[in-house]
Amino acid sequence: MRSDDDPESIDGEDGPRAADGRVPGRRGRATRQRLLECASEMLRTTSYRDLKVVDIAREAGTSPATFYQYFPDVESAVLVLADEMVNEGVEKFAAAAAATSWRGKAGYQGAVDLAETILTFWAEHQSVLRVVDLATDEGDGRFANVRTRLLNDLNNTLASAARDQQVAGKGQVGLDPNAIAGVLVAMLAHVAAHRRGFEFWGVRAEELQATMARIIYWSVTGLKPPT
Amino acid sequence: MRSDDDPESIDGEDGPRAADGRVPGRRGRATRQRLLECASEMLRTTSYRDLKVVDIAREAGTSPATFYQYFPDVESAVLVLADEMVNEGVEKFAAAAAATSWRGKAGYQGAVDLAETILTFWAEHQSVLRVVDLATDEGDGRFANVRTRLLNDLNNTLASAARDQQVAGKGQVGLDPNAIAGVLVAMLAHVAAHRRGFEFWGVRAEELQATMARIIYWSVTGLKPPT
DNA sequence: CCTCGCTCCTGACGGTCCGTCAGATTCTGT
DNA sequence: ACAGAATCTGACGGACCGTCAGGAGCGAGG
Repeated sequence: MRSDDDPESIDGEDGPRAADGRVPGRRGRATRQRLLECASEMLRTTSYRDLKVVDIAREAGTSPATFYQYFPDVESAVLVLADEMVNEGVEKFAAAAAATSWRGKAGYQGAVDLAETILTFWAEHQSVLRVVDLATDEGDGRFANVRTRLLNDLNNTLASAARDQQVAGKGQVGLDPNAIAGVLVAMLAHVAAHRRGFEFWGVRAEELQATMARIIYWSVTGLKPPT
Repeated sequence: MRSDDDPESIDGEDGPRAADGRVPGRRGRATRQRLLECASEMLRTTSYRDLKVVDIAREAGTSPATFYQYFPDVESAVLVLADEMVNEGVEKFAAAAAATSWRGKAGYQGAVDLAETILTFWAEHQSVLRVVDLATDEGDGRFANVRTRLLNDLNNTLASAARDQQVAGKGQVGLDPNAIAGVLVAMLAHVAAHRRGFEFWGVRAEELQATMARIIYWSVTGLKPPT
């Protein structure tokens, strides 16, 4: 289900390895990290399609060949960035979603906080997340896995909340809790990703947040949010 | 192999022009169309990042130089595909969204139909839509414009429905109708785009559709959907 | 201090794709 | 058949890819 939580082993399976199979030392890891940071930086200003190995290497003050010592291609480097992002996200989402009782004003406030957490996180990692979304849609299992890991806990938390409410006779009767959670998470993710687009319709972030909070609260509890 | 049927004007805006500024004749337009079809076809099986001019040209049985006679780059060709998709989508969405009274069972059924229309449309044009989403996120105004045109009518229809309900004292009091519509559209779009991902949580398309229909109905009317 | 051995980096190369010509080829009208 | 326009393509310089063999940095032990 999950891999080791060793912060050093970023490459998921066998730890960080260079192209020739050896385990990098201090200097090597520093170079690798520098490449990752430059890649992340360039992804913010360059379109994914135009993100070239040469540019990343030049930006990091090294040669293209060095890049290939640590990553088989650009995609893989982005995958590592995505992986780091996930670790951060899982933690934040857990804190935001688990602390909600779903009762009365406090429950509604929890929904508001959750919406805000997601909006903020997406804004911070927008550039990586859009690549994750694209690659996932294109059928890349590695990125799909990243996406799943990021949203799984949040999804489960919302699903069991919805299920609890159903058992108590309060929630959305006749709907699959997993479907409810999935749709809510999708809503949060997509609104967060396209927040800029909403400005075209003159919609502000606060209004988005309030709207989503209401929908979340109602979808989970079946109750009109307290005003 | 070749489709010689003479379609009406292909480019909606300023007419289809070749690289040197002249207006293509029959043969030219046929070639252009063939390139578009091959590009569309390849986008279904190749990742956007690896979609090369050479491959499209070879697939279309012509040379790379010919491609550049009709499109400045791959991106522009995809933009034309996106444009064609929009024309189809606007029509379908208008039909699905405008025919709803939002009253009683028929109103709820309208929400169900809307969800189904979106899910189907996204499934059909998935490969183009994910590029539109990416390019939009990356700040490409041309693609953002495409996205806006696709969703604008749908958005306005939902927004005015929400506003009408508010005026009648029924809807979501205190929320911006545009925000409601935008969030609902975002939900539809993202769930449609990631329908496959939901299978991970064992959620079926029908359940998604029902869940979204309920959320739409409640968000617009403020009423619990009739069972 | 030198040298050995390991780690890390890079110049250089064959290959693919880009984007652009000038010129060859195919159509169209007469 | 022939001129002239429309359309296509071979070929080229340049950019980027991905991979070597070998050079440069660095620590330990003599």
